[in-house]
Amino acid sequence: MAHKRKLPPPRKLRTDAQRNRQRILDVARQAFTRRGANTSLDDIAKAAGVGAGTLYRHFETRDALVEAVYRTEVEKLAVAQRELSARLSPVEALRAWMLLFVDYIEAKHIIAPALNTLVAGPSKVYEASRSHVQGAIEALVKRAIKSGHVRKDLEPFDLLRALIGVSYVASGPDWRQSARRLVDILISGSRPVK
Amino acid sequence: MAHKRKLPPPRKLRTDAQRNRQRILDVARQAFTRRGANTSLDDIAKAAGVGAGTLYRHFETRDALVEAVYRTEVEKLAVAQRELSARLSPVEALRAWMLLFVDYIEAKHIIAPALNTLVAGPSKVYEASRSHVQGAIEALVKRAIKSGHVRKDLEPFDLLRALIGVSYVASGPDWRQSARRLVDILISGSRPVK
DNA sequence: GATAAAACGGAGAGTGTCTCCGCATTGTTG
DNA sequence: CAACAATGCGGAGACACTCTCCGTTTTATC
Repeated sequence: MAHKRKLPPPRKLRTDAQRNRQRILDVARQAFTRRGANTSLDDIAKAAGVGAGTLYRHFETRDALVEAVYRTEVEKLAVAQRELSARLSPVEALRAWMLLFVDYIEAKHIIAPALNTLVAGPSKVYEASRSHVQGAIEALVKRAIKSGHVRKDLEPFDLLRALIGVSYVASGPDWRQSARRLVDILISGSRPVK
Repeated sequence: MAHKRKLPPPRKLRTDAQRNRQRILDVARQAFTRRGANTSLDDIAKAAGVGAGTLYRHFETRDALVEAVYRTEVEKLAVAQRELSARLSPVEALRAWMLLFVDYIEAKHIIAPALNTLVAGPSKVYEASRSHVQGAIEALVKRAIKSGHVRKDLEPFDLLRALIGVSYVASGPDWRQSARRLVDILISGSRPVK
């Protein structure tokens, strides 16, 4: 009656299962990038050389798959936060991170809908991603507030919403420029009143 | 060889066609509000007591239907712009209009995806709506710039993007509050530098 | 009321989602 | 390594939604 036994039974996947899982992820990443976020899941399964059942067993919903595909990238944002905070002044770090966010979205425009679910409310699927992004923006904002160069009542989540929103918006030819100008406006509007 | 004859042949609809068209619009408005933006179009047709063919004849795409359903509401935004401009200081008018936009979206959260297509690029379908909204924000921003209380390089379209983006973002419990705080930040960030 | 034009409607083809379950693979045990 | 249980596979098929096509019905006109 010892050892781990009760609640979380994190079974080890059989080797073939691991292989398939990875294959699906690889194919999905390509497919999402090339053909947009609503590529047929059955197609992805086929391209990965597995049956539809296998895909759905590994990723119960489309969101779950998207999340898995982009998890590593989200983690990069968290890392960047730490790095920028160490290197730049509070406000500059915040600005730089926001710009990074924009660039990062531009490359993978697909994930915007996914990120959206992120601020939507408790959703098991995105729990991990959420805490990363949320943690990053909170750290940045708190530090900036402490430095006195940003208004005290600034809600980190508001900025996150704005960023995600802007990312969500259709990407015309000048999307990136527009997004960057908006980051400037947001930063400038975040300064203390008077 | 006289009279209008060439380009725009705006045929008058047969009375049954008019009736059906209206019925579809009514049902669609309800359905969108109650069951979200991706209610089955066949269901809407059924609820309106017409065949699927009829629905698609009147509205070639889902977007076209959404656009038609919300056209009047978008027009209200254009009217409000004029009214606010006449009554308030340039910056206050801008702020008020943006807040109105937020409220307006809150009520019909469905149209966000539609509005999105609006900034996406030339799309016949949304031409009318686009020109309304675009005209409104441009007038407001231009006036505000002229008054000197807003930076000269402010792009009206940027603000529009931000508004739509924020509207697009999932509506949690405090969505409205957050959106309103963001409008404040945007306005404040739009002031002239220094 | 006869005729042509306009509009209708719904069956069905095409496509995507997701489940179910008989069969195959894996890894463990003696 | 044989044999067995657990684990995982896969794809057929049920279901849902979109959109079209065309024979039938309704409307407007004379």
